[in-house]
Amino acid sequence: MNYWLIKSEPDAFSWQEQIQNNIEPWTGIRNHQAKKNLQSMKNGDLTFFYHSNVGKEIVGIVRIVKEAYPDPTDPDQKWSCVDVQTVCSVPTPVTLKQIKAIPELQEVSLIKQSRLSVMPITPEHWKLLCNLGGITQADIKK
DNA sequence: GCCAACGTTGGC
DNA sequence: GCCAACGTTGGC
Repeated sequence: MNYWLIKSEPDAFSWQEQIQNNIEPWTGIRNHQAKKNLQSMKNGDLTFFYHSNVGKEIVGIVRIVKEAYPDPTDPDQKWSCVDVQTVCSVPTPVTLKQIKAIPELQEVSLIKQSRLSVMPITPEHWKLLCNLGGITQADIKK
């Protein structure tokens, strides 16, 4: 089981839309490192859903339900996408400001590589972030 | 293969 | 709106 974080600008695709759609193809990734991360995702992996630009906070958790396949929005089919399914909302969204204030979280890619839109999260960081957000084991087990 | 110019992302 | 941090493009 691996953990990840994906970013979305709420103006383009928000958490509310993710909840409504339930299962959503995560398309449009056009960065090699992000693509590599997409291709490392396995069915069942859990992923934080982060609102960039507006909000700047972790607002939800989704699960990988379809592993990497060619992005249908790419005419050349050389980029990849995955399908994600809504798992739960984060009761108290974890803001970037909070994350930056916690010494243990200075190594997360969200801070170190601010432009990367798909990134791995270590199990330790995952637990810490879940605690901050008020997520319990029961919330992510279904 | 180097590097300047330009474009994009995302925080502030 | 500005700017830092990247990524990409194209001339040489």
